[in-house]
Amino acid sequence: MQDLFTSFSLQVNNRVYIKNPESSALGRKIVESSINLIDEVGFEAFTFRKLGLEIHSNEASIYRYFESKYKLLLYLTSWYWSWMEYRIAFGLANIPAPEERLEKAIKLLTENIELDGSFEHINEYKLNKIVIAESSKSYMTKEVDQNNKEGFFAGYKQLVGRVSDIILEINPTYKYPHMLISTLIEGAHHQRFFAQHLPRLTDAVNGEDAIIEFSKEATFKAIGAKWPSK
Amino acid sequence: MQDLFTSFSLQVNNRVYIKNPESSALGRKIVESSINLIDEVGFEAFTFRKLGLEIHSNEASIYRYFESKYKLLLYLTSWYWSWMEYRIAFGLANIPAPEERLEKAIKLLTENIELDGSFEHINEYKLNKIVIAESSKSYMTKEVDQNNKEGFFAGYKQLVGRVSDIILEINPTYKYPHMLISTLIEGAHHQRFFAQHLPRLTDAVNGEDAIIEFSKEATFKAIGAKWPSK
DNA sequence: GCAAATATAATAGTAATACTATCATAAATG
DNA sequence: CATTTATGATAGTATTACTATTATATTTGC
Repeated sequence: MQDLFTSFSLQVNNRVYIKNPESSALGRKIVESSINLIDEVGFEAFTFRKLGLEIHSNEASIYRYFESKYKLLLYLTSWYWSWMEYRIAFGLANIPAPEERLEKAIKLLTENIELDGSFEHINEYKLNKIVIAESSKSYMTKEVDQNNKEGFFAGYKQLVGRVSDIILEINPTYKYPHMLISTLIEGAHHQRFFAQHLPRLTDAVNGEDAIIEFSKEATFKAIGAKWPSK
Repeated sequence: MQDLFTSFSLQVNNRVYIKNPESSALGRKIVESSINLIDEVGFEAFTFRKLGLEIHSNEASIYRYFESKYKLLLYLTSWYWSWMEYRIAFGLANIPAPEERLEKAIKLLTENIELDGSFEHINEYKLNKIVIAESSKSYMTKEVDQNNKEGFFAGYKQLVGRVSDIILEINPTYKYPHMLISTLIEGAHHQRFFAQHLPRLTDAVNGEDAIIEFSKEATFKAIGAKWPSK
C-alpha cells in the first residue's frame, strides 16, 4: 500500500487554492509547514507571515497559493477527508459482509491516527489533530452556504454517503443513516479532544480504545444489528 | 414558571467577566446586543468596536466588563448551559421514572429552542443559534487547559454529569454515559446546523422532529432500554 | 545556449483588529 | 454636597490580513 501511494496524489477541489500546492516544491513546503505550525500554535494564532518566516519564504508567495488561511484550512480538511475515503476504500475491499465492512469503517473513522508516511509532505498524525481541533472552524462560518455551493465540502459529504450506504445494506429501513454517521465522525473527534482536555466529558476505560468501542456499540445498536467482533 | 424567573438570575463563573454584566444597565445592554450582533455577523466578524457603535457606547467601556470577545463568548455559553440545567431541573421535577426523566431531558437538550422571554435581556432563540454555531470556538483553543482549570466549563460538565446519572439509574452497568450524553448534545447541535446548511449530512423526515427522534432512539438503544413514548 | 515567460523574493503600504492609556464628565452613594 | 465610581471620548500601539510594485531567480521552449 505504501508503494501504491507514493506516486499518488489525492484529489482536492481546485477552487480552494489559487495555485495547486502539489505542483511545486514551495507549494508542498507550504502545506507541510502549515500543518506543523497550526498544530503548534493553533489556527487563530497561525498567520501567513509566521508561515513565511518558518519556511524562509515570503508572505506574498504564500498568497499566490491560497487566498486566505481559511482556504488553506479548507484545503487541509478536504485533503483529510479524501485521504480517509481512500483508507476506507482500500480497507473494505474484498470484505463481502456489510456488517464487517461497517465495523471496519467505524474503526478507520474513529481510531487514533498515527503517522504512516505514505505522503512525504503530510504528517497524518498532526493533520488528524488539526481536523479534530480546527475543522469546525472551516464550516461553522457565515460563508458556509457559499462555500458549500462551490463544492468545498463534497469530499466529506461523499464519505458520509458511502458509509451510510453500508448501513442501508444492513438495515434498509433505518431512517437516519446520515445523521448517525456524521454524528459518529464528529462525536469521535470531540471525544478524542475531550479525553485530552476535558476528561469529565468522557469515560476512559483501561485496556481498550473506549472511543472505538463506544462508536461501534452505539452504531450497531442504533441500526439493530450485531457487530461481528462481539 | 415565568414569574419564578423574573427576579432570578443564573450563575456564571465570575472569572469570565471583569465586572458582572448583570450588575448594570450597560452590562445587560452589552450582553443583549452582543447576542444580536454575533447572531447577525458571526463571531469572527464580531468586534467590541462594532458592539460599542451598536449600543451607542464605547469600546473602552465594554472592555471594563469583558477582557476579550472570547471571554464574552465564554460568558454566553456558560449562561446557556446554566440555563439548560435549570430547564432540565424544572422539567424533570416530580417525574419519578428515570426512563421518563431521560426522555424529557433528551428532548430539552436537543429540541429547537424558541424565544421564551423569561430573561429580558437574553434572546434564548438567538443564543441557541450562537451556541450551535460558535460554542466550539470557546473550547477548541490553545487555552482550553488553562480555561478548564479556572472552571469555565464547569456548568457544561455538571450538566453532562447530571444526565449521565439518569442513565446510570436506568442501566448501572452502561460503560459510556458521559460519552453518550456529550456526543448527544454536540451531535444534536451539529445536526441542527447541518439541516440548515449541509442537508446531505442529515436525514430530514416530514412531520416529526427527526433530530429529537434520532437522539432518543440512539440513546435508549445504546443503553438497552425502552423509551416510554414509543 | 539564450530569450521569454513564469515563479519567487523583497519591500512597502493600507485598513482593520484587539487591545491599553489617559483624561474628562456624568451618575450614584454615603 | 463631596467623593467615589462608572462611563465617554479620544488617541495610540502592535499585529493582522491582505494588495501592489519591483527586482531577481528559475524554468521552458526554440
